[in-house]
Formats: sequence, C-alpha cells, structure tokens
Amino acid sequence: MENDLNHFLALMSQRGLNTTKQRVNIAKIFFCMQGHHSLEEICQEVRKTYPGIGQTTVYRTIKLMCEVGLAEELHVGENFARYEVCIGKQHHDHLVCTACGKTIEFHLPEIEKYQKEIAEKNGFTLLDHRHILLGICEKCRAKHREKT
Amino acid sequence: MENDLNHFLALMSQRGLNTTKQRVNIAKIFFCMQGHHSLEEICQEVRKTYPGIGQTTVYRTIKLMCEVGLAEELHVGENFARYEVCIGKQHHDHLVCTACGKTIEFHLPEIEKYQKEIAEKNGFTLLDHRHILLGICEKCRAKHREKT
DNA sequence: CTTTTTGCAAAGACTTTGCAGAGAT
DNA sequence: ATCTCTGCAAAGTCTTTGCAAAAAG
Repeated sequence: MENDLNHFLALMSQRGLNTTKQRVNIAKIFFCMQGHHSLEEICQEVRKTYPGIGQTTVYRTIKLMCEVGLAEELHVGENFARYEVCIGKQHHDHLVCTACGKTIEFHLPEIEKYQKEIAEKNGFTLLDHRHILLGICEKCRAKHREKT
Repeated sequence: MENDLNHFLALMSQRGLNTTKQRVNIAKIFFCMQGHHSLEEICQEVRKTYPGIGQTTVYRTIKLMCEVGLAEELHVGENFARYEVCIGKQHHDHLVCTACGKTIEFHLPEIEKYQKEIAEKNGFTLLDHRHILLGICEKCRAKHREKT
C-alpha cells in the first residue's frame, strides 16, 4: 500500500506535478477501496477520514490516476462513471447487473482468445478490464417477477 | 418498415397508449437509423423531416421503445446514452473505440458459450447485445503516437 | 368530454471550469 | 518568489419533471 502511494507520487513527479496533502490522502483511501465506485462514493469515503477535501479535488485526482494508469473509468449502463483501482490486479472482465449495478469480476482465459481475434481483425487494440457483459442478477429478476 | 411501425403501434395499444403523430414520425425516422445514436442525434434526424417535434417527446418515445423491446440503450464509455434499433437484428455484440466512439458489431458463436457459462455460474440472465469490448481503433492509436 | 400527450421551461444529476486565496518547491 | 493546487461557486451536459395547452379516443 505504501509502495503504491510512492509509485503514484513518483508518477506525479515525472509529470512535474506536486505532492500535496490532498493527493496523498485521496490516494491512501482510494487505493484501499475494493470494487467500482462513483466519484460521490469515493468523495464520501475520503471525507470520513479527511474531512474538508473538496469534491473538485477528488474529481481531479481520480482523473489524474486514470491518466497515469493507476485507475480505470468504467461505464456500466448508468449515466455516470465508476472508478476502479487497477494496481496489482490481474486482468479481469466485468459482469454487470443493469438493474442494480451489482458487478462481478471474472477471468476466463478461453474467452480472451476470441476477444483478441475480433480486435485484431478490426484493427483495435484492446484495453484492460475491457469486457463488459450486461445482464440481470437473480435478485433483480425475482423482484421483476413479483411486479408481474 | 411499415410492418415495424405497425408492430410498434400495436405494442403501444397493448399498453393503453395512444397513437400520435409524433410517435409515428419518430418511429419512422428512428427505425431507419443504422448504428448507435445519442438522443441529440436522433432528435436532429427526426427534425430534418418533421420539424417542431419537441426534444422531450423524442426522449420519451425512445424510452418507450426501449421498454417494449424495440430499442436498446447502450453506454459505451461516454457520459451519455446511445440508442440502437433492435428489430430484426441478429444477436450481436459491440467492439467500441473509447477514443472516438467508433463501434463495430460482431457475432461470434464461440464466445457465447463462455458468456453463458459465466452468467449462469453467477445467477445472471444475460441481455441481448450485451457484450461490450473496449479498445482503441487504428486511427486513434496513430493519432496518439503522433503526439508522443 | 375525459384521459393522454406534447413541448416548453425549470429542475436534477453528474461533471468541468474560472478564479482568488492557499500551498508546494 | 514563482508556479501549482485547492475549493468554492458558476457553468456546462445530458436527462427528467411539472404543467398548461393541445390532441386522441
């Protein structure tokens, strides 16, 4: 964890960006968060420990992390972005419930062969965590049946 | 095309919804649009032929089409939704360039086996056009190299 | 004539930007 | 001392909602 923080700060330095309290504190919290979170959620989590950090700063810092490759932005059928730490994580893909947002990460080597095939045929370079499968989870399906 | 329109109107009737000029005209235009379009784009296209249709009405009509299964909402790494007609289209998936939004549709039976496997294991029911592969297309990669 | 629909304007949700004061090197 | 960063408030997008006038059945 300490390492990740230093790595982040090093990447900032490389770009001529300063080490600030806020950036350090946001990184400390964000790097410990599991899963895929909205900026609102990240903000709240940061403020539990470090109140008084501005929302704008959190926005800007997470964007920075995306640029240097320590975080990834994910759009999973919602009108807002979610962010995920991607340090020391194996390549993985996402199965997302479009009803409740529940997300399951999976890794299936067999499927990658076909993904690469498709991408190459079309001249695309695939991104990491690049595969999003949309569905309805069991709970939401049950709820939907109740209504009908 | 005429058939699709009637199908749409029939589905509206089933729900006790009226047949209106606007709904008919929006359907006429939208059903002819290929690809994945923002509501802004759909609106503009509709107004080329039928000026004076309100944006709100287009929004509401496209939402309706999604509810009855004639259209699908797609979020592909942008902060807004795109819509696609899904009448008479074979099941397909999407390869999307996160830099320029270019989308390629593909259908690969082999990959579906694995998608189903993952979904079942996690209690998910998959949606149609459910697979989104993110990447960078050739053009955008070239542009990026220029900069660096 | 009743009920639904339209389309404007206003409000909402998420995100970005402008800028003056605070902070980092 | 200089240049960057913060955080508020304001502006910008995309989308939804309220409501009075218009249209449908």
